[in-house]
Amino acid sequence: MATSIEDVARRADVSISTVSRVLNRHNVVNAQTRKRVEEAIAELGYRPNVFARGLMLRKSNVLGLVLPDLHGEFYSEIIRGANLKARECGYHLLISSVTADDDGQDVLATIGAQGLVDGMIVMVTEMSSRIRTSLGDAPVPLVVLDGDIQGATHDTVAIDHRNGAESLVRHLLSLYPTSPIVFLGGHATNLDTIDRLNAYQKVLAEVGREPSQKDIVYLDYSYETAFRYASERVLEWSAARSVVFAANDEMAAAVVDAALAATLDVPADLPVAGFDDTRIAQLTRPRLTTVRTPMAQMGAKAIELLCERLESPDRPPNRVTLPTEVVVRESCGGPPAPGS
Amino acid sequence: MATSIEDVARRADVSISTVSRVLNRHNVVNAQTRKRVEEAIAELGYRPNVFARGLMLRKSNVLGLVLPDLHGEFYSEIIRGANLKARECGYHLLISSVTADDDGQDVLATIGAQGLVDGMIVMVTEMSSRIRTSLGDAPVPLVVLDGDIQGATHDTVAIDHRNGAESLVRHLLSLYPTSPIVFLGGHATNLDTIDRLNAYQKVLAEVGREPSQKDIVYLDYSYETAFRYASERVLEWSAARSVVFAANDEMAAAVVDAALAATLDVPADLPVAGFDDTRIAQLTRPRLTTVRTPMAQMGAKAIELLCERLESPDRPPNRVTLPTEVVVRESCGGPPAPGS
DNA sequence: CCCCGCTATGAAACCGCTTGCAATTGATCT
DNA sequence: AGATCAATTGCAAGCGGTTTCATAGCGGGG
Repeated sequence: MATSIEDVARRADVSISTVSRVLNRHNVVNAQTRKRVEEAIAELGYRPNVFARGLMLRKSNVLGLVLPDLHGEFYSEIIRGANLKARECGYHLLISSVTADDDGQDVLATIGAQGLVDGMIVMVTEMSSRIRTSLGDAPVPLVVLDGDIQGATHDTVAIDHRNGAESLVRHLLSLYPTSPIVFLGGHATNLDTIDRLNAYQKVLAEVGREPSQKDIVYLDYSYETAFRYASERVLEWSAARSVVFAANDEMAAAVVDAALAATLDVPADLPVAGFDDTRIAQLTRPRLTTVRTPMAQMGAKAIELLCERLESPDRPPNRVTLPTEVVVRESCGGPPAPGS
Repeated sequence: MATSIEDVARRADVSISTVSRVLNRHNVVNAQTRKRVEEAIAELGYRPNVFARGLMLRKSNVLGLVLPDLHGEFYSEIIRGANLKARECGYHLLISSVTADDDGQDVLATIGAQGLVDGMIVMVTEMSSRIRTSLGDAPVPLVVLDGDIQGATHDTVAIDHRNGAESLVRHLLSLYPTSPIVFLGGHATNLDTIDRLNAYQKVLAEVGREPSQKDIVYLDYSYETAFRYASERVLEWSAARSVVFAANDEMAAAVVDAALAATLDVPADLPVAGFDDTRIAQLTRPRLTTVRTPMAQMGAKAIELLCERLESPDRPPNRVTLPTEVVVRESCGGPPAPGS
């Protein structure tokens, strides 16, 4: 059995109340007494029991981070950014992914583990997700990450995909004004995909073009699926002088590989653009023109908002939008890569 | 204030003892009563308070995962594997990285958060790490991941780097029997680097060769550092008909890029091999010959051991070693890539 | 008819800590 | 000198559960 506050009290010859006061920086404790207590604590290597403390204080110093998946660099960077900031704020991070089957169910269970976390960050990427509905009655402060939930009563960290996507499409149009642009998305219900698709359609509309249905393809964000699909299309795309705009870097890399496998040149025969600017974008040859998403910053900012809310629970819901930025490399032609 | 067991008791018109019994599946509760209680629970959306429960049961259902870093796919995959298995076993995952400065200090703090976690997985990759010493008196069951701590009293998940590295070096020697082999490691104190270096030296010794000191280089596992370093050496290496064995894929990719930038051909002018078989290995051109490390499996296995120990605390310490495997692709020449 | 044993339930102790309130003490004020 | 006050410290009441032990009800055997 670990040492308890009582052991410390006995050793320092005071009551447990006094020990508790020393612990909680109530500076109402006499200097000498405090010293005795602190010595006792040190000698015993005492550490207060989290549960007992949490029971009174209703605080665990743990924040929950719920992601739709843990696969790939995208989420990994979010975690990294979140972890760093959480540490900075004195919190630990409980991480969980919500798979398709447990879905909302489980978020509530995680949350519902009453008091386990002081607050949560939930990343919502599926429109249909049951989470979205169950979010309303979360028993703890919530920050929604990258999920555009209207009428939200909670804090939100949004990413300006829209803007990034629009800029990218404009960039593509400026280089290839008449080319068809093939859009490769994730699932049709994926919010990011929807955003990017909207941006794509909007920009085309601006120049009076209407994308043909067959140029809008929903895949699943994975390299493998994209590679299989692209392998069957690259020749056709190339023949039509198309440009490919993939909704993430993995799929873009797959298209590049498929093109190369078909002995096409990228970008000469088939320009390709990605999204996110993960490490992948710099490792493929040619390197990917893409849109930089501030992944680590997303995690950090979400934690920051959460911590702020924990400190002042009554302030109005906050919404921050992080900027994105087009990164031009070689996979699309255009200006020779600027150092990057 | 959330609903408590007392609310449920009142609503079901029973005592809290009975509610508690229903909750804990003591099947000593009368069927009718149980039904009433369950209805009350459902109607109130009651969930037992984690702290109160933990206080009595001394159990949080949270496991800690402490990694040296959260950067890159390597750790990301470990987390993914661990998370999946943890869920399967009914646990949540608390993730933390130990940075150089807080080091052991903090592991104890995390652990020391008395009772916050029921057990921990600690990945130790630095010889000098203070963690290693503070590990002995962990107050909770511990699984050491990939750290070869001798005389260990805890469970261990080891990776057979040694074997993988030896096979890889033999493979290189079979292709380039007389070439100098340049070893690019992480920090000199990094345990994995040490293992791989030992394997490298052992195999060379077997064929009666002694690596020259200048062919053993310690960097820091990062792409950037490796790229800078390699950029200055590739011509020299190529001239000496050297082969590069990098201790991870990132550095191998950097060497490939540096070589390409110097208009060398890989593998013709400079064969390069990596380690880990992260996604990177498949995305570079040429793709990397490397050693597959079962990253997700490492995380999963560690959780598995931990859960088993939590169930039977007295069983003798267990040690499992996960196998690695050489993956031959194009960055080193050799047999034409087999499908992969 | 009484006692026994079994089942179902409630009362209360306890887990370790925080905190409001009362008590003690020595000093200051009138 | 008596009262007031500030500074310390201890007492004890929870926080919300689990669990031991006692109690109540009830059918059956002697």
